[in-house]
Amino acid sequence: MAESGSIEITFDDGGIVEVPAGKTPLEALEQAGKSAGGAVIAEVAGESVELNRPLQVGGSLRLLDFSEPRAREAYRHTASHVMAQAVKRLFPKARLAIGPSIEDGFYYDISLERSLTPEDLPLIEEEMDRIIEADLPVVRRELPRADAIALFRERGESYKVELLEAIEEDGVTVYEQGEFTDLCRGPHLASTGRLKAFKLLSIAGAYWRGDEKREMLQRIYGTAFDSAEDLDKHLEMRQETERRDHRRLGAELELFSIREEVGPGLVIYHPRGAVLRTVIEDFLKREHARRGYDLVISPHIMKSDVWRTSGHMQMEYPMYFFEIEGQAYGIKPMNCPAHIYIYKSKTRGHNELPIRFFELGTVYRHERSGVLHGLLRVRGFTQDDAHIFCTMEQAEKEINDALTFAFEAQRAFGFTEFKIALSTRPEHFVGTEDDMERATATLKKALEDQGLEYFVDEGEGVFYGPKIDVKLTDALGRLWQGPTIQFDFNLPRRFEMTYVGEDNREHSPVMIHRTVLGSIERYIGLLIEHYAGAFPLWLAPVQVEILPIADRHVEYAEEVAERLSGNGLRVEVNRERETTGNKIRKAWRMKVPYMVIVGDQEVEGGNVSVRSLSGRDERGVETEQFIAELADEIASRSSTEA
RNA sequence: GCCGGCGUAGCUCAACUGGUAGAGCAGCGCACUUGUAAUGCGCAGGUUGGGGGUUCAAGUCCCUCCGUCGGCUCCA
Repeated sequence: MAESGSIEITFDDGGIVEVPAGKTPLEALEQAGKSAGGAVIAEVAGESVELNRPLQVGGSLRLLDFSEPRAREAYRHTASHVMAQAVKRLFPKARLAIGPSIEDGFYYDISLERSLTPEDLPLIEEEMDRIIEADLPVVRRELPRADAIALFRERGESYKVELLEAIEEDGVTVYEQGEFTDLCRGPHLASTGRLKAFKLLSIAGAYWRGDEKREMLQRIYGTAFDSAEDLDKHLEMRQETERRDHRRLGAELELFSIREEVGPGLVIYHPRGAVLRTVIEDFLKREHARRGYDLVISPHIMKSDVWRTSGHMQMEYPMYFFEIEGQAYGIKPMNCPAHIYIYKSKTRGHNELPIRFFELGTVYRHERSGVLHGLLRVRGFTQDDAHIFCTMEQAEKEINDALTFAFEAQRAFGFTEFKIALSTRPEHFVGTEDDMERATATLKKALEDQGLEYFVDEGEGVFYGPKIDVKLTDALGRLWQGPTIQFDFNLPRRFEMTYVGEDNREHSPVMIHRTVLGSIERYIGLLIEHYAGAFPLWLAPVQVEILPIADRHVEYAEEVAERLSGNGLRVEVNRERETTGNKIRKAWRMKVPYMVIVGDQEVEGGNVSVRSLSGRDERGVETEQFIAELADEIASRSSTEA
């Protein structure tokens, strides 16, 4: 036991040191003859603290370096303070709002008299360099809330005052570095000089507290790393993301276009994109049929009464409405009502359940102009939409099967890493609490039966029912919205759906919405970025391009092409009078998986020379052999069984 | 919808502080008949996103609308 007035610090290696209370982790380390190394912050008795914070209580001390998420946050949070300080120096009238660290970086929301432009960023960076150069100590100070309010009010920092007024505790902390003071919980780096590498990335608008009714602030995004190499690596990664951008590749690979003349958010599929989409849709139709879904088709427009019944009009869903011969119509934003009308086309008995309707349904939604983004956010898109109508008792098996289906399909497209969220009943909901709880329990049980890891998003379900959301991880480690499975206790009621039970009485069926890919448009965008445009063979719009060496080889090239396409392969012959090198280059740029080169040797030998995107380069391959190999490759990637 | 950037030929980009639009690639034509990531020469292609204004003169300055990009917000 330490004597009063001193505290005991235990290190990772078991070493113990006793220091007077009020000493800092750095001082304790020094006394123990240890170095802080690359530590960003420390953890003492379970609490994250800066290396220069005077300690009042002892405990085990652990150093956290940049590889630890908490340390990374602190590091970037300090970077955000340095940026704010620089902005305040350049624009003394600037008022600061909030400036947290985020995944991969940080930002600060600031209110300024004039708008920042990209040219301002280097100036701010220079000022930040000066602050880092000066190596200002970052000092933590505790003070009563009222004093903090007075302090920030005096400095005209009205946003900080507003934040403080919302804080319940009496005591708050501020961090100071040089002339700069910010309200902050910390922890931080011990001094500004410890920032090694940072970069300001962009400027954007952001509403104060994310509320569009409040004022618009200017947000500066940046990132920081503890070495220049890591920063460079991160910036390269951003460039790689840009290279993979589906909007760019979509145009280069001639997959689709979105044109001002046609309308924002409306996708035009070019031949190659249409092939890709057809392959995906055929796959979906086959898989749904195999799993007991009935394919249905519904019109793109339906009378407004339908949307009144469904509730979409009342909740002011962003739809398109118009009139035909005095009748109000709306373009469908969802496929559910049509499926419900199919259900209601005759009296349903319990022996018929479960009923599963599947549709590749194209829907239109009036998205606000600012949110449109390539294929990922559009105004017209096609969902692989299905609705399952069953009894509560059957729901468990249905959910299980739907989950299995979703994961098998995702694996077929090359995704193997998932993050699953179970969203539970929100505060306001329709239906009975009992139904809601049973549905949630059913979802939970299905996830657990399948041994799937998931996290619970408490209260994040939709008002009409709980749901499972699956997020996919792509080749760059980014997360994308994937399959969803949701209960719906709202629509069966609104549309007065029933079935006749064993007891010969009418009951209300359970309705489950579920998608496997979500939106086909978005999914194609995801596939493009995931594969950087180099699709697996089964998805590639053109699978083989045949390159004759000279004109006299075209005839043979076409014979080969015919044999390949006769075996179901998608083939093109390049008849241009170009050098072979240039033909290869063009095929390469279009990311065609296989190039087949034919010249005198091949004509004579009756074979082909094969070159592939994946690096294969082989001459004199027997055509039959080649066809068989491609057939195997296609089968292996498209199979959901294996 | 809101804040800010951007909009020049099919694509990528030039054109000093306002002085009357230019290149590469792609396309077309001619020559070349080619063996593994760009053959050569030539031609054509733009009401500088639309509209309005300032000016002797506007791609360049101002207003407005549209689109687009980065965000906010929202969602498939």
